[in-house]
Amino acid sequence: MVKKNRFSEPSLLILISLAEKNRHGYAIMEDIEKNYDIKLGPGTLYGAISRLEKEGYISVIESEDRKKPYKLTDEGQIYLTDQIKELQKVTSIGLKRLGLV
Amino acid sequence: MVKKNRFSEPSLLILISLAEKNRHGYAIMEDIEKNYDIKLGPGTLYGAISRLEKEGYISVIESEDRKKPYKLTDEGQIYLTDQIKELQKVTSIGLKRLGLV
DNA sequence: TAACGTTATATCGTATAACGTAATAATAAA
DNA sequence: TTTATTATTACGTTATACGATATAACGTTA
Repeated sequence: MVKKNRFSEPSLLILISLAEKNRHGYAIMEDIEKNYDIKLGPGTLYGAISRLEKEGYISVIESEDRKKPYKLTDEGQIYLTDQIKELQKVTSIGLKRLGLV
Repeated sequence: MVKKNRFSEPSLLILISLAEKNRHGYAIMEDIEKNYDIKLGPGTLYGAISRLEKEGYISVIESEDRKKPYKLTDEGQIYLTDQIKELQKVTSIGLKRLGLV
């Protein structure tokens, strides 16, 4: 397996993508690639999506065609907010300790 | 498995701990617990430590007693800085999309 | 318009590394 | 002598990486 040397936590990136607006899987993938230059393979992407759905953080919206758009649930929004705050605490302490602030 | 609802990326937290000063495993654990209220089990902690050592991001310092203090290598410092910057990008976009900025 | 290639969209399977949990051990301290 | 400190090891579970497959839709060109 190839070790990825950059940060990548697919589920977090997916939630952030859906925080902007409702999107189907493929559109989420494009959004993430465009914003962070991180390319999620289909297995990684849809695997993370289905776990997030199972946990109730995102849910499917009905649609006519074969696209399956998702939206962030209220629970997902709360969860994401917590995650990001925690992460900001971590990075803030990190920067201090690195002497970059 | 118990799903942890908080962010936890042991290796990142360990690197940040060592960015402040050299520490042995147990002291790293205490530092992390004190700062983020995240308690790493020994398997998680020492597993992550040995991976970080193998990748050259941290290294052991000689010591007389049974403690094994580690220090952040130059490579580890660069790596950590990158990670944190990437994470800050992610959280910053996340906050914007959540409407929290 | 028919044929063809390409992009869009999703599912599934497998391998492995990270993580969680716990058992064990040994020394130091209270 | 009981508790805290410090580390190692093993095992099970899960997330992720990677890739194969499938089909629909679209665009281009013969």
